[in-house]
Amino acid sequence: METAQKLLGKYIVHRLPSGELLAGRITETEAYVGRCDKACHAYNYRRTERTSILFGPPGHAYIYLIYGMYHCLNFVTEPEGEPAAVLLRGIEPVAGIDTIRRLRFGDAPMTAYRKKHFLDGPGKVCQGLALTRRENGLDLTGDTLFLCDTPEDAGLPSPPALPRERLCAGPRIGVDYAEEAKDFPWRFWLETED
DNA sequence: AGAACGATCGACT
DNA sequence: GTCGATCGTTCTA
Repeated sequence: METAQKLLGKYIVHRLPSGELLAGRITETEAYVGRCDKACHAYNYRRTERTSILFGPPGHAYIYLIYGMYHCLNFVTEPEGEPAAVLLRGIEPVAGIDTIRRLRFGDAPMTAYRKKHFLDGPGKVCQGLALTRRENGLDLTGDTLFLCDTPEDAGLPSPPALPRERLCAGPRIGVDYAEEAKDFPWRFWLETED
């Protein structure tokens, strides 16, 4: 939970095989905790081939296929044996925007709707950053997929001045099956003030 | 081997 | 607001 909030405003960077950097500023996250959270794939320490990465050391990417056609990116947050992760639900593009647009929409024209909902969902984040199960398990201290406090840390141009934002919290999306855990206010996002 | 389901998205009414 | 797409993961037998 704490990690989910601390990740807001940080930058996620994916270095493509070509060397190009795709980067975004994190604006929405969700926390999942195996020990007590029925919405977590590793609830009650359920260990399967898929969830094994959640039981490993923190600082690795957990990426899985959802609904047969999208991917979700998480960061493993707790020490070995304590499965927990933060799901990346939304980012704002920072670098590689043309490539991200192509990954999202191909050659289809940009529209106001597409601009407004560019990277505001977990499946969109992975599609835009070119992340699939092939990147599952990546060590975030490596140089392929990593986090930065500022774009400059990745050698990217400095960002424009940001507006005032407040941290918001609320229930998570798409976990209505999770009984009492469906109401846990473990979704966090940044919202522009006024 | 077979079946049920899902931490979603986009098109449509 | 509703609904279908699409397939890996997981569980049951």
